[in-house]
Amino acid sequence: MTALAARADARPSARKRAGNGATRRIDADEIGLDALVGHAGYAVRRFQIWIFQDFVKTLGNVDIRPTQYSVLTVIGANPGLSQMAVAKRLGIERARLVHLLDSLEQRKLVKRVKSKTDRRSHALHLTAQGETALAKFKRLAAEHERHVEDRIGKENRERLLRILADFT
Amino acid sequence: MTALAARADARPSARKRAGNGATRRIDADEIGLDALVGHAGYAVRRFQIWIFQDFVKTLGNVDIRPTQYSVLTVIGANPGLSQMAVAKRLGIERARLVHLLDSLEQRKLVKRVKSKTDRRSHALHLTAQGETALAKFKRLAAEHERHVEDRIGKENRERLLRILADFT
DNA sequence: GGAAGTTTGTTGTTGACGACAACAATCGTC
DNA sequence: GACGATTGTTGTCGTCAACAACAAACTTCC
Repeated sequence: MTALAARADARPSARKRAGNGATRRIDADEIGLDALVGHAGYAVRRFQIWIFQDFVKTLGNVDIRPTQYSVLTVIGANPGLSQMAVAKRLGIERARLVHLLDSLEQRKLVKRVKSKTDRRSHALHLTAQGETALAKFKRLAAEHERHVEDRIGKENRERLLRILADFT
Repeated sequence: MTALAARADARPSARKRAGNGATRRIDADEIGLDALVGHAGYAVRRFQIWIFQDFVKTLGNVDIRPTQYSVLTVIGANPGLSQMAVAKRLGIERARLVHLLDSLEQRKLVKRVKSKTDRRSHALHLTAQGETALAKFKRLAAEHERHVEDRIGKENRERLLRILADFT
């Protein structure tokens, strides 16, 4: 399992103590992860970083980040929700949602409508502009999802979704 | 797919516009995620948050966070590595690793030894105290891993590790 | 009907984290 | 020996989770 070959032409590498005080070049893939390989959290974290970066890059032109996309999608599918409801459903803190909505409202994608039945809360809606924008975001997000398929395989992606289904 | 049942006794809920201006209580699980359900990134993010929180809670008494654990584990398995090598292997920025090591060094778990062959770099080692501490951390991390098993199932956890193996 | 407790949105702070940029010291190479 | 690259460091910026506190509005209970 452990790579032992020392490539003389390797560029990015570290130094390793030999028996004496000297060091020799070692490649990153020679470095053992030890207990880390058995930890799901580590693999998930690395994967999450990858997937996040691809999402941001794929939706870079429209300047939409994953959290913003999730908020827009939920509001689009459930118009009139309160901020609390959205926050609870997406596992976002309501304090954090305030800023997210401030930004989305400034961009004219979302509007906060005063609820008539509960004067504390806001009913969240997409603007007309928000509707058409979200449609575009969804197309780009689908493209991102194809990148995921390309990276881990179609079946593995579906397996993953099944395994993690009840975290959504 | 959309839950329509309205439970009268539901506590945490939002309000939904009826045909008129009125609202009715709806439960969080009534809120559709729409396109989000098909996105691996969303499921992974939620799972990552869960797993992260469980790790932090399980290793709470020893005050070790996932990133710190990964750094200690890699140094423990590969004594003498440079900061660059560790950063590259774990996908951490070397700027960030500086602070991580500052903290771990203050806690006497890690020591930076001046390299004799490259006076720019530090050879990273665990202290004796760090060795015994890491052994304890590993036991707790294994306990955390059992929580993951309990949550998603033994086979699913293994499937997950296989699917994401090349992100580590 | 009114007091007491709760919920909603908001503001603010803290700390972990990823991403960048700049810098001095040092190394490698030509 | 000069020039470019690498290493550790410092600093800034923006995202994000986690809390705490607050006013306004709602609910509950007496």
